[in-house]
Formats: sequence, C-alpha cells, structure tokens
Amino acid sequence: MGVRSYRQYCAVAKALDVVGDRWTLLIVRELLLQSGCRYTDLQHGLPGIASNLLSERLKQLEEHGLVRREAAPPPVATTLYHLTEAGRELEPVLAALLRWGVRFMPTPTGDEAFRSQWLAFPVSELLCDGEPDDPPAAIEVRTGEQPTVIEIDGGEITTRLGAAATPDLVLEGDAPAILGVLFGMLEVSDARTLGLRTEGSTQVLRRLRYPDLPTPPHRAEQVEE
Amino acid sequence: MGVRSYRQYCAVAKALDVVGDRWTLLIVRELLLQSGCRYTDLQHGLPGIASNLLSERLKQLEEHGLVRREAAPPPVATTLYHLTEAGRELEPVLAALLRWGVRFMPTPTGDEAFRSQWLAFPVSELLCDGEPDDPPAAIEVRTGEQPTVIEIDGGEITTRLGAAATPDLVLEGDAPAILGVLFGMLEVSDARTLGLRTEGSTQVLRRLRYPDLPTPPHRAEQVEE
DNA sequence: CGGCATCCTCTTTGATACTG
DNA sequence: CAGTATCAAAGAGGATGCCG
Repeated sequence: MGVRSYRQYCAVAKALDVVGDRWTLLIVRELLLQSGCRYTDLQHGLPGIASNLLSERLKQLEEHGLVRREAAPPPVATTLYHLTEAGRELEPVLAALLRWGVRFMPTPTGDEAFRSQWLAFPVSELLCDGEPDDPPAAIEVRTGEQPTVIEIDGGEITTRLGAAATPDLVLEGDAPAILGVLFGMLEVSDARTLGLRTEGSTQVLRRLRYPDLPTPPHRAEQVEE
Repeated sequence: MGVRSYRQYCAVAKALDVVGDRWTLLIVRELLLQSGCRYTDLQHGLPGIASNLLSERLKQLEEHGLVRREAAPPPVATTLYHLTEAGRELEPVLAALLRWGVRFMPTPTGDEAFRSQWLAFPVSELLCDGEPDDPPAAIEVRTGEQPTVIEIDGGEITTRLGAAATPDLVLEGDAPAILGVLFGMLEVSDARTLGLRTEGSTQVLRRLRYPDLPTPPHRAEQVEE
C-alpha cells in the first residue's frame, strides 16, 4: 500500500504526504461540492478515475481522518461519504489552486469532461454581485448533463443544480463558452461564434464582478441587445 | 514524457495537471524560498529526490512557464533557476497547504530531513509580533546544517540564513522541539526534555503570536526564568 | 445496481551509476 | 557541477468478476 512519504519535516511536505497523491484532491473537491456522496456519484464526478483507485483513495482518506463513511438508512441503503472537519479545512487549498488554475481555462483542449456541479466552486469563489441593490436575478446554465441555476440576490451569489422557474437569462452551449461569458473572459458576441445560445437579457451579466482575477481580460463592454 | 492530464474542464484539475505531479510543488517551494538556485542547491533542499526526476520536473516547469533558466555569468558559471511571475503566484497554494499541514507537525516520525531554509515559510506565514512597540529582537536558531536568525522588528518578522551578532535568544536542538516552542505547540520546559537547549532569555518568545493556527494548543504560560 | 477486488499492462518512480 | 542512463519496484489505468 502506498505509504510513500517525502520524509521532510516541513508542513507543506506533510500536507502533500496526505493529499498529494493523484486524484486525492479531486475527490476532496467532489466531496466539498456535495458532501454525502455515494460511490457512484464520486465516479461520475471524477471521469477517468479507475474504480480500484477511487476505492483505495477513499480508504486512505478515511485513515487520515479526512473522510467519514456513513451507512445510509434503508431508503438509500448504501454508503455515503462525507468530509470530516479536517477534510473541509482543505477548502482554502482548493480555492488557491482554483484561482491559480483559471489562467488555463481560456484555452480548453476540446477533449475535456465537464460536470455541472463544477460550476459551483468558481462561481462562489470568484464572482461577486456588483449591484447588490438590484432585484434578485437568476441565470440558468444548460451545459453538461444537468441544468444549473446561478442565483443573484442582494450581493449573494449561489448555485444549485436544477432548472430555474423564471430565469432572467438562459445560457446554453459548451462549458468554455459559458464560463467565458460568466467570468468576463469572452464577450457574448464572441461566445456565440463558439456556439453559445442565449434566451432572455444578457444585461444581468453586467452585475457580475470578478474582483481578483488577474488581468480582467478583454471585457470592454460585453453586453448588447 | 508525462503529458498525463485529468482532462477535466475545471480550474482545480487544470492546476493539478501542471503542478500535481510528485515533487513539483516542493520544487516550487524551494524556488520560492530562494529564487536563483543552482541544480545542486535544489537537490540539497529536496532530500530524497532522484536526480533524473529533478531534471525532468525542471524541464516540465520550464515548458509550462513557471521556471526560467538563467546562464549565470563567469564567476558562478552555471545555470540558475528562477521562478517566473506565474510560478511565484503559486505562493498562495503553498501557503494554504502549509496552514493545513501544520497539524501534522507536532507528531514527527523521527526519520525526517530538515533544512534551515524551511523555517522561513512558516515564520513569515504564521507568526506575528504581538508587541510591535518593543525594541527589535533576534532569535538564533541552530538546527539543520546552517544557523538561521529570526528578526523581530516593529511588527515585522523575517528570517535569514546565518548567525546573529547579539541574539536575545539562541535555540539549539531538533527541529520539532524548536518549531514546537516557536509556534506555541510546546512549552519550553517540555521542549527541553526533547533535547532543546537555550541561551539567553526565553521572554522574547512571549512576543510571538500565531493568529489563526487552529486550536492554539497547550500553551498556557510557556515562559519561565 | 452499488461497492468494491482481481488481474493485467503500461507508466512513473526511486536508487544508483555514469559522463561531459 | 549538472545532468543522463539504466533498471527494478511501485503505482496508475483499464477490463472484468464477484457478491449482497
């Protein structure tokens, strides 16, 4: 079993001893996005992982006290995986990686998987409501397998899986085009040439702010209509 | 060559595609601590790394634009490795890992390597001067191969390799004992039983604060004499 | 089905030795 | 000093099998 350690008396190395193995931090990502996951939910949220690896990593995470198994009551009748407090405390690590990794998002390779729940992390971490006094708004995002709603209400921005009752704006298309307009890396007109389809008013996109994305790229005035 | 990717359109996964390989983040740590390293300096700061791996990782880091090679002028006559701006921007990632990893420091396994320069990161990231109006103070730390000085001056805490002219306190012994008293995880009396030797007044340790170390452990009153 | 365990192949790593 | 070369061991990836 992988008891491979750097053997350095350094907190960074110690942290990497525990979460530095391949796939481990992505498993934590999935459990942060939806604590109380079934094994199959994890497999779905981690496209490409081998089943034996997921199984082994979960065991290691449990041994290290980052993950807790819960035997779900009869209606579900299966095991649910939760993060412990120590596991949730990895969120700043994931957030820092996210902020550093956004620089690679504008140039997708085209063969990448996408899952709707992955939207939640960048939205909550990077987006702000620039007009907190405006009335609540909802953007429905249709990409990946399930629709997602971004709800903007009094300065708070949240996401949830599912459809919106009366969205102000619907964005449909590939994830790169949608992420591009949400995070100001693409103008709507450019995103349309990448296959973005919209319903409703793109005005609501003007409310979105990304306070500390480095070099807020080429978003002069991205809104029309 | 390792062009292994998670193939997920997610900024965290993209970041890990670049810096998720074994040793990579520790190489970045070394270059953050001392940009302008020679190959041998890196080998020394990364005990346990295989030479071929260091070589390959440096190539990958250069390809990804995190590291820049500099041909040093005649007096040195060798290659120096520097972080680029993109590489330095990984500091928040390392800082988050450090904060998460400190929980494993109180229970060292005993077979760990230690390097003096590793002190700089936790000191600057975790320690504050609780008495910024007190006169400057210096703590000399003798562990690892080279002595290090922690300088406290008007609320600023810095470290540098080398000896202090007139240290207020000298700490000598194993890294766990020294880190233990610096970060409030050990009382001085307990650290002495672990082999800590001191010269000067341990009063200066009372100035040190660790604002957001979770559960500031068992430091009631660690100072005597 | 959900939750793995096994088997097999391929890649990555770690340790050591060697070279310009 | 700054790497390459070599090679055995460990880990990752993929397919399939098993069991409640």
